[in-house]
Amino acid sequence: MDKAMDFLMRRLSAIGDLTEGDRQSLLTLPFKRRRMSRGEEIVTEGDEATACCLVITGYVHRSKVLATGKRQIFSLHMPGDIPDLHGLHLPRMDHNLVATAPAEVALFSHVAVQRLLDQSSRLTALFWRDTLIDAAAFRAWMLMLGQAEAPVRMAHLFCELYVRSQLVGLNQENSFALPISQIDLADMLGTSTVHANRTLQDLRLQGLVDFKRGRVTVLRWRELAELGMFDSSYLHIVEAAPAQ
Amino acid sequence: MDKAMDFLMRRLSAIGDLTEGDRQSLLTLPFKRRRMSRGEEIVTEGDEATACCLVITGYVHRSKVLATGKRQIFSLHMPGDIPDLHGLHLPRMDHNLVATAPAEVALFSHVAVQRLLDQSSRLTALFWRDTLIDAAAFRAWMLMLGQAEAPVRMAHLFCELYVRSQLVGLNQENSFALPISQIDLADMLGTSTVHANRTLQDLRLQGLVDFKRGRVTVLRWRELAELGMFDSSYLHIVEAAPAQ
DNA sequence: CGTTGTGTTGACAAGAGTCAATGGCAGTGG
DNA sequence: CCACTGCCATTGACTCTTGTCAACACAACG
Repeated sequence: MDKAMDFLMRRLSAIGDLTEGDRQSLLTLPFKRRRMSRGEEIVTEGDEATACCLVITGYVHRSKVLATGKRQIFSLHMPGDIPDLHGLHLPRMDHNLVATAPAEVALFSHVAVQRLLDQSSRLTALFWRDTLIDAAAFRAWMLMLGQAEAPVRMAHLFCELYVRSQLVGLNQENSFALPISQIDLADMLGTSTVHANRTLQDLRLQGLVDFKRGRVTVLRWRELAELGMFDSSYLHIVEAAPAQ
Repeated sequence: MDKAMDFLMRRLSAIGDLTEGDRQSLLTLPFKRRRMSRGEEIVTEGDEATACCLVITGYVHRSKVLATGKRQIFSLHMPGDIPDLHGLHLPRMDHNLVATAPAEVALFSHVAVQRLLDQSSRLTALFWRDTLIDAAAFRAWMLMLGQAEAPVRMAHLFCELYVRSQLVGLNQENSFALPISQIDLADMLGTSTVHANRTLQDLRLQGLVDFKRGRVTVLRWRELAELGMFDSSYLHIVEAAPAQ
């Protein structure tokens, strides 16, 4: 559980000021641990959420499925993220929360969180801010979905994940774990799997980045970021910007 | 100013409980009125926002422009909306806020709003909820951008605007004002203007909806909603669902 | 009454989806 | 240890949606 809280603290202090007092209050929050297998749904569209979920290990994503069966993945969440914090004030889930890879999560009851926030307007502001950054990432991604072609979108996605993963200290050298299938990748990019595969090969061929056996290796950060038109400011990180 | 507040109250009570006390507190908020001409920027990407903006009349949108010059419009805002409430905890703007059509807005200083919210956890929750619904609309739209073809997206967009416009009482019969160009429309849909034009003609030909001279007329709601795979639940409206 | 932005059209090119087949790899069970 | 199974990655061929370019029509406006 210390690991869980460690990631959370790291993320929260990356996006705002976190006092020692705040840390202490957060540590008093009771939670339940839960282990998820790949593809397992944490919350489903239409559910009434009563707890929110902190990712401890693994990956979790949010998605929605169209009547045609087509699925869009909105966001991918890594340790330290609370992907469904919005459930606090939007208890009826309008999308699914799914374990993309085997994952471990901590569940905090809304009641307990709300009690904590009621006592600290600082923490309220910080948590609110977290949900706002979430929305900012959506905007950045909408821009990509609407206006950029597949290779640009893929480059942008890898850049974002690289930066966020580095933020919580999960990068190794110039690579990070991304234990997802190309099918998942395609559903993030909004392309068919075939096209995602070809786009990936294209990026490989250009020597910008590779993605194999659940690991992304960034070979040329600068060019990748340029191709992906990546500007990390939408992540609203307060710390020094990560570089390579 | 009563008109401004009237729209705001109507919207807030549509998405949550608004007590008489809350209404009274909101009415104490000081604000500045500002008249915007079409295309005028209220806030620009990179700006430090110190006030938030309530739409009184007209239309306002949020957008971001890619290095290639391509623009994506994320959302369109009508009277009663506060499109940049997120600025309260995310003061560095990561996108533009622009008057789509001649508009009148009320500007509330963040300081005053924050002071009000500090005194009422009810209002804090409601405003937070408002920003969360904003994000929910982004998700719904990402699903469209990523997974649906142009006619579906267009139908969906018209459905959303119809419902929201009805919510604040701006509909006339089966139509509502949408004083925007097909260029703007295309930039919302993430298509070229040419394609948007053809898609529109397609919907016209099918007799589902028309959009001419700044006005959308819904001819067959049921079929339009079906084509657009529209399900209003992402708007998180508490009132009875609008129908036709 | 021309200027300007917008809507509309046709012809063509390019990006992306679909279908179908193949190959690889890991896990399972005999 | 090996066949079997199932999921995933990869490829080719083909179709379809969408973008681009360019021209023209139209309406609002000074």
